[in-house]
Amino acid sequence: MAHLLPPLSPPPCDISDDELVSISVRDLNRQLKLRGLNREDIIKMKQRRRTLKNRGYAASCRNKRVEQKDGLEGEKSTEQIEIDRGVAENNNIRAEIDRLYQNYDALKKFASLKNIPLPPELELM
Amino acid sequence: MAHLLPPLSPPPCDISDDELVSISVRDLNRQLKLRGLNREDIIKMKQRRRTLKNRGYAASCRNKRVEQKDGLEGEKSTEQIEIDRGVAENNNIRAEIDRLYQNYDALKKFASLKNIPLPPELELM
DNA sequence: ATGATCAGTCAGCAA
DNA sequence: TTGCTGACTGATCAT
Repeated sequence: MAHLLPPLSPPPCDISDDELVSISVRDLNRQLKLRGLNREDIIKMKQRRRTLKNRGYAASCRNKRVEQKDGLEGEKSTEQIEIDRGVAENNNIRAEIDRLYQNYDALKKFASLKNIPLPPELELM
Repeated sequence: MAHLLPPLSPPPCDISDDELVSISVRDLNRQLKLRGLNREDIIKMKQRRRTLKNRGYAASCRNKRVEQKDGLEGEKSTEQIEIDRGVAENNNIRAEIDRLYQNYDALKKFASLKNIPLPPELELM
């Protein structure tokens, strides 16, 4: 799956890509001088370094994108679960309301059966 | 902001990019033969066509990505609204339950005040 | 210089 | 062949 990396340029010296991207600019300059490269090669190495860095940036950019997508999808399903739970809770509460209405009604029927007049403020519902 | 398009290749004939991507293969072949291009130029034109097509595909691919992201974010906020509505509804229902409990309680107090024994199945709560 | 992101290019898969 | 997508590159912007 790895892209077939083009040689990028015939490497003017034997510093590996991994080294090249990771060492500091200061150390890189030291190495280049140490190996006695001419100006053109130095420019090429600098550009190769920048390109390798860019390769990494692009990779994290892509990675970030999928993470954000996964994040959104995760939050979405969390919310969906919350909704489902709310609906269920809602139904339970409604059932309890029904139960209370029935009880209240039974009490009122009991009262009228026994000919007990209820004060109007208790004739609710 | 528009990317500086490289010439891609010195166009071997004067068919515009827009034409080149839109005409059918059959018509393209006709045009090429009509203008009497040699094999190399024909291959170059085919490749240029493919590249131009790819440019469009890449654009739709990116576009699709942002649309999907917008879609997810939209669904997320819709769900959030639904959750808020559910919570509000829930609170309303709970308030009604409280009201019913208080009424029920008032009825029972009324009964005990009047020394009316309630049958046990009405001694709920 | 570094890091991020966009648009374009190509490779490779799938239809 | 066509369309899509991942990886790479260079340009460009911001820090």
